[in-house]
Amino acid sequence: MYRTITCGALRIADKGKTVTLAGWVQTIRKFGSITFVDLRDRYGITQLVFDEKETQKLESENVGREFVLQATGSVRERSNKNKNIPTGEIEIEIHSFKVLNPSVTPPFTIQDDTDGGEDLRMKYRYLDLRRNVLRKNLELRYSVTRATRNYLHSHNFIEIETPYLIKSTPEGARDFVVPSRMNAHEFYALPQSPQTFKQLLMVSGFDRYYQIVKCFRDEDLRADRQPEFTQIDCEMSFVEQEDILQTFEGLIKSILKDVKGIDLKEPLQRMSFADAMWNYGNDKPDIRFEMLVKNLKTESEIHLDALKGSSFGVFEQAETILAISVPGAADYSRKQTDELTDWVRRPQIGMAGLAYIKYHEDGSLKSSIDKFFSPDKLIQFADFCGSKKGDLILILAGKEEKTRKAISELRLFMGDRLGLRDNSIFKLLWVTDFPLFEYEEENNRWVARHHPFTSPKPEDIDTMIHNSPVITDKEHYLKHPFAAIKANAYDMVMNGNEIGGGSIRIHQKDLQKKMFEALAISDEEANEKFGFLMNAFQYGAPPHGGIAFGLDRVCAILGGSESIRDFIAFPKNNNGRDMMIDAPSPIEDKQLKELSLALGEIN
RNA sequence: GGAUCGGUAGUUCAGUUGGUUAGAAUGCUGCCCUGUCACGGCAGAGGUCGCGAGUUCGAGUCUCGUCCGGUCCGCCA
Repeated sequence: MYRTITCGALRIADKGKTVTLAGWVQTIRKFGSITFVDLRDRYGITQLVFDEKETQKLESENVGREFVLQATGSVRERSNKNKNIPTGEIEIEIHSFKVLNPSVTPPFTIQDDTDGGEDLRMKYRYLDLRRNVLRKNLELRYSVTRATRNYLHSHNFIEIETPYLIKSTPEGARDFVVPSRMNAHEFYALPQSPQTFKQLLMVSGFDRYYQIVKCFRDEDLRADRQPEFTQIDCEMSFVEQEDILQTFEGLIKSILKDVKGIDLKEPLQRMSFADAMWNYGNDKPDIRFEMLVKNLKTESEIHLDALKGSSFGVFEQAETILAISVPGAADYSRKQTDELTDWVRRPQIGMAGLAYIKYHEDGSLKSSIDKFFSPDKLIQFADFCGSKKGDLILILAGKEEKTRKAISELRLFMGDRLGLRDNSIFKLLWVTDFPLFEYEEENNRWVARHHPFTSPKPEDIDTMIHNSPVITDKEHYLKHPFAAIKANAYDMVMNGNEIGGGSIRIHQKDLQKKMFEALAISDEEANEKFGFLMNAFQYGAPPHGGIAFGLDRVCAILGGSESIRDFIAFPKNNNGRDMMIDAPSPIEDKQLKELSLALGEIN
């Protein structure tokens, strides 16, 4: 036994007890012949007091920060109490101690407000994890997975593992690939998700499956994206969309209750994809604040009469004109509106400009488009946008997709600026009725918006069966009947982040075949890639559907952070590198030879 | 594939119009200190200014290239 109690446990009631602690030296404060040492472990910090004799021993052993000590002494009340820490009323009068292991000076301070930069902390991740902040993040992650398992277990779900070495599939993200030594010139792929396996488990009759599982995607990264990430992956049989929404609404509520103590009584709001795009310009709307997008003109159709017959070329020629009304921002200075203009002009947003109307408190209007619109027209703008006196109306015009994306970004940006995106508030909703297909310009074809196993809405099945997927008029692909087909798919959105998504699957062989056809996947290819699933569907596949949640992101949002890296014990950087172990790395020629591989030129 | 910001002491950063010995804070080392908890005081060590080339009498500073890191777009559900 190295210790009788941890560093976070002792209180004034323990006065007089003899205890042995073990932990890391957080700080040393020396006063001549008396020394204070803060000893740290996972549970907290306890102050040790070394008298003259023990202080000499500390010095002779060169004890410094991050040394591992075992110390025995008696608990006594402090004369100067520290109200900031739970153990602040007591200290340990040291009788004896032992250095269990020395430490070199760490490259950054192991404190809440560390002096270490991002990359240094990544390289020494095991030291960074000693800090409270990251420790608490991992504890939060554990409480999320525990709440998940509790809930799903109590709802009759069974956790089943699926393989990591599987087969490469053409659709969706790039696969990570693993060469097979025993099957030379052949490769496994790491799963992008256990999608097909969970469907097979449904065929097998495990009608409620889940798995907290690593998924792998070889695509470029972001702060909120890792090459390997964790999903809470679920699938159910004999269910319709409504059953799934109910069940997993329950899951997220249960997580919020267990982890944050937040009791959401109301059912989650539901919003169609079309409404989300119309009102927020986004399929994952942040509903913590209003500031809805106003559609002044869409697809060259004018919705605001005041726009008719204007001499303003930009608005006349624009396919789409969208606006938001920013509450209380009418007093923005020229400099501030110029800043906003620069912001929308950045290449990432890419708008040509920004028009604004200041609706002053006194009812007067001042705008950047005064030349083209009389005051009575401007007031029509304000009315249309639902603006109140004191609002600043921001207007973007251009091509539909770009403009909608830009207004959405601008809305979020203004929400941030106005402090309307409080990360201690959690607003959830379901987004439903997604299009089944998305147009891919590059190959002039349809791709599955969700994945190829997603079922169309029953009323759209006929459209899918009786129309050719071929797109003859590229310019007006939206007019193609396939563009209107809705999917039995749903996303759960929290604070403007998609935290989960899923669908009712196709369980009929014929419909699945039709789907592959629509996606221009040949019979041969479908058979080669998904033959096992098609085969399985011949043997009585139950109607089924499911959902997967992004665990890392759920944790980050609950933890009030932008970055999922803070909630992963050993994350990778922007280039997919593990800075600590320095992976990926070259392998030896011998290994290559065993795998029958030769290295080619680097692209 | 593209845009953009950064790389100077162990660490976080400053460094003026290109100018002579590159600074601060913190950390580290030594000495002093019996009530600190961001302890305090004194002293000290610590630099290939990412790397390479160029312009110049002279480059941390300007130019080009390159490597590394951050953020974003494309990509990704």
